[in-house]
Amino acid sequence: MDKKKNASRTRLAIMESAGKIFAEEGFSKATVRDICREAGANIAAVNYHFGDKKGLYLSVLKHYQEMVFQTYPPDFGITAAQKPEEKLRAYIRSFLTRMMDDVHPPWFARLLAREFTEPTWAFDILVEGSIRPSFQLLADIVAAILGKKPDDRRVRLCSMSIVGQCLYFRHSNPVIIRLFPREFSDAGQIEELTEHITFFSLNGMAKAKTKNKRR
Amino acid sequence: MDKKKNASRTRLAIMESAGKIFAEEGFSKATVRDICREAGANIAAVNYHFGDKKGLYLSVLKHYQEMVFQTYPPDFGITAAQKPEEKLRAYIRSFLTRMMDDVHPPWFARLLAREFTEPTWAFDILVEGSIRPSFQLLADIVAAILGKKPDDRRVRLCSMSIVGQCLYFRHSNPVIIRLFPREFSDAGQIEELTEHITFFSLNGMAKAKTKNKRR
DNA sequence: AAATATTTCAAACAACTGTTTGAAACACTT
DNA sequence: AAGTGTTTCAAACAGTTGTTTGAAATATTT
Repeated sequence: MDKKKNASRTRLAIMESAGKIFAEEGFSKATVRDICREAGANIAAVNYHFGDKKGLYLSVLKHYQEMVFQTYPPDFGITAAQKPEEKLRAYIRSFLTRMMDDVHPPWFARLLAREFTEPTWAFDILVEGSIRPSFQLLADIVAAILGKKPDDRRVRLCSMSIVGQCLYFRHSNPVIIRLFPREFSDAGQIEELTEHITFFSLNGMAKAKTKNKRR
Repeated sequence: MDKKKNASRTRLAIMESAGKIFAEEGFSKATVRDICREAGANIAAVNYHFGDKKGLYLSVLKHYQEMVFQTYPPDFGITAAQKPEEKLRAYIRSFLTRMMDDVHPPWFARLLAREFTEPTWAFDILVEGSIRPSFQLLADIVAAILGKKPDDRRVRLCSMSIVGQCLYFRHSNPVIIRLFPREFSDAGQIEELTEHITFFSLNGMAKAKTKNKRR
């Protein structure tokens, strides 16, 4: 019944092409015919190996999420010996790298971004498997910087501000390349972005330890 | 030939339901049958009044963009007499309001968010009509705060950091409600978000006037 | 009121979708 | 080599999609 352990050649080929096409087109626009053609497999192969289209999507999601999680764990490049400020810089660099660089597989970040704004029924898997652990780690770092607990509201707001900055360059890429056709085209500027976001955010949190009373 | 000026009853009804359904489902998943049913019109009405599905989408986009632009211009709530810091606060509040509150039409922000991450062929219209003017205004405010020119690279980076924070709460709403089921559910906290992002960003730019030399 | 133009409608069309089918090809064990 | 289970394949199926059609209904002009 359960074919999870079966790793036939066509099964793997389908998962590869499926991941790529799902990321490019989205779940509904991607067709099993395109996927099978690119995999060099018959049209019926998807239903035979994965039950149906949803089963294929789910298998792809779980498999490559695990793969990415192993090669790029949330605490990638972060050591216990670092000061919180350095941890934050490492976190941001890792975050940006995972999103924009040629991480394996190169299309996983795009598929994740797609689920971010337009979640399918499989979104919870990504939240629990990838997003929550990553966000939790950031919350811990921010909490250490602010001298508060990880579940403090201000910690969460600041964490969101940091994540929001990082995501902007991936999610809003279509906007950026139109607003500034040349300036932010290449992805080879992760270091500059890392420095900017780290600097911006550390300053942003600097005086936030005290209550923000205004008016 | 050109039916732009024709404002028959069914034509308007179709544009209304189309905008709503396009925003909910996206261009490709939205069906003309659903649109026409909700508009109380025949299936052939779309092709008769707008040529084809693309023509309908284009008409909806242009029409409601103009409407939103008139009721909520980019400089909404901003006066020349304000200090740059107050302008930034007004800009952020206006931005958040436009995205999360019940602006008319209430689905326009969602349609815009959809084009943001998954642009269709009509995206350039939104960039030039809505996004670029809005971003330009922000760049002017940030430039005034930093004491640089609007096309300075740091000004652009900081502007992106600000926009990124604002967009996070709209684009990543599916994530937020899963990570913190109760805490950030309601949209009735625009004031708190405005204060947080303004405070965070003003601090983030505070010392950025001087060159960011590190290491 | 007649004539003309515009709009609506039910029905059908052609293309595409995910899925199923049953036989053929293959792999492996006995 | 025969037998068994697994995998591939071309073909077809049932459903949905955007679009077209030609006649009927309505509105406008003469």
